[in-house]
Amino acid sequence: MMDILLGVKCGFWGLDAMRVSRDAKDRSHARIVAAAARLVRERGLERTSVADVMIDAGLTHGGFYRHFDAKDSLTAAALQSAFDQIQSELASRLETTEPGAAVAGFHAYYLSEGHVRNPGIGCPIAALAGEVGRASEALKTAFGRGVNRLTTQLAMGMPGAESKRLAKATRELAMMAGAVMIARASDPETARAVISACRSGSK
Amino acid sequence: MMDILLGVKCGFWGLDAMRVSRDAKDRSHARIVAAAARLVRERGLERTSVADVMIDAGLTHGGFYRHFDAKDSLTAAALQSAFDQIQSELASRLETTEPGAAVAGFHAYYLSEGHVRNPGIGCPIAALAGEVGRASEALKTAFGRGVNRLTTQLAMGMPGAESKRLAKATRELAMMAGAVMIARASDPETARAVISACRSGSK
DNA sequence: TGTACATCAGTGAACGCGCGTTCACTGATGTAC
DNA sequence: TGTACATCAGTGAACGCGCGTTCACTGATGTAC
Repeated sequence: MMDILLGVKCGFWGLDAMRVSRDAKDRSHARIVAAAARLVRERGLERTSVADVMIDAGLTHGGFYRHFDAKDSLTAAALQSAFDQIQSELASRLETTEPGAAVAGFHAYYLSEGHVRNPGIGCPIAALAGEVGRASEALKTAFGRGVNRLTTQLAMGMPGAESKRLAKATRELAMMAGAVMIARASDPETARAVISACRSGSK
Repeated sequence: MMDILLGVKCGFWGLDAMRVSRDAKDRSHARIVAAAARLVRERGLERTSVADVMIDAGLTHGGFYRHFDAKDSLTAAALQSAFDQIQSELASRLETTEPGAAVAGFHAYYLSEGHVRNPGIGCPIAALAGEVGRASEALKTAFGRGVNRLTTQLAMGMPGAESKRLAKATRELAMMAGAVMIARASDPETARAVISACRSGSK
């Protein structure tokens, strides 16, 4: 355990490179993905460099290719991780309160100033849809899977017939993601107006 | 007139550089902005290079700085141009048919496969909101202005009280833009499902 | 109208920079005996 | 349990490339006379 920490932290201590245990590699891997999932949502896919991610994970850029064959693979993992995060955000609401309140709470979070201002811990759709639209098919597939899972989960907290619920959840998610993207891309006044209009929407 | 064309086309004819009339400069400027407005929506802000825009406009990259002081200024002009295009798209509908049909037609265009597949001539919100969210305040101001103008115009074609109409138009636009962004970022099957769900939305 | 000359739109080479990726190297790990 | 050695996670220098921007230059434009 102590060895692992020492191994992991060697970069911080100015020691020379050294091999590290399998546990430590797994921990490194998790830190790289977590750093990427946050940075990618904050800065975008192209402005997030491999070197920045590695530094954020407490490592140096050279070691990156012991974990991923290319930047695109990291991006796919980061996307998956980001979708997992927002899904568990909604899932925990659905587990602890009744469906209607859970969806309302998720809705309130999504269309909040906090979400608009903190993309790094927010929804990957609002943060990355634009860039993924110009990325590889592999990334689009991962993105589509995330969208489907999130929509399905959102539909679970809605009243009405099965098929109607899914369509309604899809429209709801499209509106929320669109609103947050527009708010982030606009001056503060417009941002507030858009979020406010969408938040109060009866739909 | 002939001189202007010759001046403009000198690049094509392999002639050396030469000065060009004021009209020709204005035409060059317009072609640069038009090229940027299209390329930026197709490839995104960062993947659109100054050199590519200039080549698309029939020029070489060196002359760019006779027209703009930096790439960001071109981006602002391209954004403005793209918003102008979609606004006149909606405006001409509002001029030729009754408001309800005009809005319905715009809605149908926005949530069409054609729009999803041709971002270069489509809505700048769906194409660029993500990247503008990480761009300069100047770009966000230009973007917010475009959003406000488009929303106002969309509200003009809607029934109901003034304030209600604006909020409803805002939600409508957010949903449509969100749907197109998600569709472009997803696998074809998910894309179709999202567009279909949003298109048939009663709202 | 004609002539001499300053202007400046456009060219193409060059710059500095950041990025993704590669590579030789290090030394603890973990295995074979 | 102890020892010798192959493995490989991580380091940091180096690579090639594309990009935004700069610059010396060219020659038609448009003006002053």
